[in-house]
Amino acid sequence: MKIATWNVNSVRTRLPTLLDWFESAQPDIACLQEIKCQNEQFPRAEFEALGYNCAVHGQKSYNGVAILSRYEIEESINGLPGNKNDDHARYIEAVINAPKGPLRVASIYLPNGNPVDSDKFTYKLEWMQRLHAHAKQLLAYEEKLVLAGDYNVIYRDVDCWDPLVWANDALYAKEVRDAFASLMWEGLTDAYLAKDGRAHQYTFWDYQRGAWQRGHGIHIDHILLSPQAADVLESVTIHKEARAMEKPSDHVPVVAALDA
DNA sequence: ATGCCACCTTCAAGGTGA
Repeated sequence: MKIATWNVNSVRTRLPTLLDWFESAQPDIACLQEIKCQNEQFPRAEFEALGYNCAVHGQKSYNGVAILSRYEIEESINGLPGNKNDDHARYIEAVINAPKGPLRVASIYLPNGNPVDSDKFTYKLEWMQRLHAHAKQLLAYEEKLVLAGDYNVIYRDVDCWDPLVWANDALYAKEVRDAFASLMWEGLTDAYLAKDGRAHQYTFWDYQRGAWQRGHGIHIDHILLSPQAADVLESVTIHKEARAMEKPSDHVPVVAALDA
């Protein structure tokens, strides 16, 4: 069973590219971020035609997350708990009736947080604290759990080309990397680190400055697993080829294969 | 230090991303 995460940077602009990739990669479950549309604008019919059920938490213009699944979606929850004033669509969670039993999946679009001296950075840290608290609750269920998405965190120095370039950036700030580490220490396994872990294998290349052509990317999309999910993890693949497609997203899909 | 590109939207130029 293959589960993908992909920040698509507008599901409507990207639709032909997405459908091409879905037909060739054949993920069973996909967590999408930055769909940048309202629920009624989501191209549900096109994905249903490929055999996917859709759980969508959209928003006008910005953000927006979704979970697509070839298996039945038993229930879905929109929004990260803990702050009624947070109106960004950055979190959706679903319980999926996977072949070997229920699988809880979340699609996560963690705030960018730049610049670091702004309320956006405060919001990022607050959001990470809430994610931590919620993940701790979910881990207590001792279920197969997948928290996949765009974390906007450069966790290791080798997850970028040159750490000096990112020294004052909200993706690399010490508080942010510490918060990510603290989340992992609750008992989550980063699928890529568990099965591959090579340096300089990126998931995002900026449209600007010829970042793709120069090989100047960053690794910020992660698939985090509960122990029960990590036990059945088989492999992880970064679909770098998607960055060379026509009208590409600036992110590429990361796919984990699970015996689940 | 800023903009580079690509996306969004009260269709024009400013907001946002990373």
